[in-house]
Amino acid sequence: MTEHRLLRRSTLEDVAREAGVSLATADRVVHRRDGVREKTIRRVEAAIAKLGYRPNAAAASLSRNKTWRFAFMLPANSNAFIANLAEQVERTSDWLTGQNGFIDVMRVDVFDPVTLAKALWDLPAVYEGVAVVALDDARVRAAMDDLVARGVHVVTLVSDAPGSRRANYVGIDNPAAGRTAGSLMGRFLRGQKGFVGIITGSLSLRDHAERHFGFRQVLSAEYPDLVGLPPAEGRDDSARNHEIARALLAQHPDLVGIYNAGAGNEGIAAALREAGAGRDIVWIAHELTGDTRRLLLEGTIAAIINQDPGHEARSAARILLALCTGQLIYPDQERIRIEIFLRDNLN
Amino acid sequence: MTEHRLLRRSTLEDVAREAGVSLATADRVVHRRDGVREKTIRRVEAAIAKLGYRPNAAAASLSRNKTWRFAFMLPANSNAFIANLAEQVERTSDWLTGQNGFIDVMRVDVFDPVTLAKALWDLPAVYEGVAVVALDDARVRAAMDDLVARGVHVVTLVSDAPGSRRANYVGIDNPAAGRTAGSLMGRFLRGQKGFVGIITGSLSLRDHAERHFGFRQVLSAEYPDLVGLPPAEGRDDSARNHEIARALLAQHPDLVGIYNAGAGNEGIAAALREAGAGRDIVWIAHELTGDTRRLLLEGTIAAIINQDPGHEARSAARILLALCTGQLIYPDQERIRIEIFLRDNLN
DNA sequence: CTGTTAGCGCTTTCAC
DNA sequence: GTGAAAGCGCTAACAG
Repeated sequence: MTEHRLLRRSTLEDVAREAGVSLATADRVVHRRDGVREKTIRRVEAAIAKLGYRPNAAAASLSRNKTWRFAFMLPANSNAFIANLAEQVERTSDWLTGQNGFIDVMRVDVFDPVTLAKALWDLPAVYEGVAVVALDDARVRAAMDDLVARGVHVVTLVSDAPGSRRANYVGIDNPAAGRTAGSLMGRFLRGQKGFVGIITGSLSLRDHAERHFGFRQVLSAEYPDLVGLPPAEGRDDSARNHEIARALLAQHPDLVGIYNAGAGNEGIAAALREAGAGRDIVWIAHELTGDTRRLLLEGTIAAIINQDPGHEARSAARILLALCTGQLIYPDQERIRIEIFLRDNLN
Repeated sequence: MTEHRLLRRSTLEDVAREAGVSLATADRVVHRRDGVREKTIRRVEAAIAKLGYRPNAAAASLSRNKTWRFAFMLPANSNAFIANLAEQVERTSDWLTGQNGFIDVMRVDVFDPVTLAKALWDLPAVYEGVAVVALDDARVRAAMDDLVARGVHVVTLVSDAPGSRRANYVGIDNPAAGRTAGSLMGRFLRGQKGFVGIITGSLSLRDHAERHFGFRQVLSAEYPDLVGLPPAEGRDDSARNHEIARALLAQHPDLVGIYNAGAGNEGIAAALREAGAGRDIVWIAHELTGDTRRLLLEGTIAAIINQDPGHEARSAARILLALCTGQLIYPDQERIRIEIFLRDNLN
């Protein structure tokens, strides 16, 4: 019925006494440092097992009295999602302070591989960890690999560079996000025939390209009555997207859906407003922001696919810290979900 | 471009020196303990502000050298969701150990108010916190309030008792979850007319009743072509749900959807199998488990509304710990999301 | 290869 | 009202 636990945790001192060695030797074994006889190691390990010893993280952190410095490289050109992300990094920074960690935020033009690679090369040597909104480019990968070679822990954030030596990717599975959008589109347009407009920021951005791929895959495989139009590139810009959406509506009287894999949703909203209530379009967008939230509540957007920037920021910081201190990483806790928001489950 | 931060955090010792008082007095001010002259308080507070002092949580935890004991009261009759929850509490317990916290798990028949109230009354006085899968009943609320009066921190988990004095509810907004299911049902059945079967475990369970309420609300307000049938109570039991679903299918040739607000989905799957491929039913269920995951991948279940038991367990533990130590709670991080899973965004 | 020891920042007890 | 000092569990520098 009830399962009880020990009350006093055994300490390293207990382990040392049990094994008949000193504190320092016990510590060496715990940290797998060498310079300990095989036989002694076994004695200590037996004591650890017997006493169920678990290190006291607070004490370790206190005595180490080391601070960690992390650089977060975020895109300079800020849309609403990036602004949210930056704010969440700021909050995470507050939390990290309590763990002796410090975050410096840098804003870089991540869309230019040369600039981004240079920023990585030029990174002051004071950082033990870097979280970067990456770009999947050979020069960028090389710069990241160089940091790793210098002993800096690197994680990619939101956008990955799979061929690199980064320790972790903190972000969603973008092909799956596209498929999710495709399935919602297909379901919501059940029984209808027509064209679906597809807008991306740029197909040279890995995440946008992957979303487009996943979306189209589901549409063509499972909803043959819905035809995905060739993707338009709006550079995440509202004005461009306004033009694109206006043209889609004008050129395709039988347009039944729009999927925007990128940002710049206000322009699409404007085009739909101009088209009037006569056009009943199922619109699926990404990222919950002030604008998209309002459009979702109004019923203009049918569903939003979201990644939680708060979770991403905290996760990146936790992982960097764990990499530095050798703590365990809990993959479950760090997996970034593909969230679906309808009007009804907004927070 | 780059924003830098201080490297050495100022300590309480720095604050004391700056204010011209002793460590002990500075500590008294930080913790708002009395026995300090008003003027001294102001001096110390000025020093804190000037130095940007933030307490070092690790040092505090170490010096306090106190362990916390929490009781988690989980339902005795275990369905797959509760089994997941129990497993996640176990994992959380591992993590808590590192924070000097210990969890005792108790399995109680939470469906019987008298038993649950008695279990709360009889709780040994060793616990400084309790997380309980509650039941919204006067006796249970009274027992919880009594614990609170004795200085025990109480949070409700998964199922709330709003009238009580519990500090927090860790779980989803169930009316909103029901509305979410209703909107998905309406969207997925766009353009169709017919009946929708509704199954709950029991309408006397607050969460099930609330989900039913939200679901029906959306259906009747926005999808008048879909008529929700009176709710059947299957007690979260597969065999009963099998009967219920079989009867629904037999009695309503124009049944187009099924919403199960509770557990016991295998029975529904069996009834649908028997009915054969001729019946195309949109089925929406709750909680991602081995069974429902498989049914979702197969296409039998159209969507799953989920609450993350891992998040719930960790959140309950973090909140209890924060209540005990006076640390800040970050509401954003603790909000339990109403998650929507389609085949495409599974994990 | 192993042991001794100072000290991390804070809490708490006791003394004045 | 205020201060001095011991000590939490661990790490790291140094000694042997």
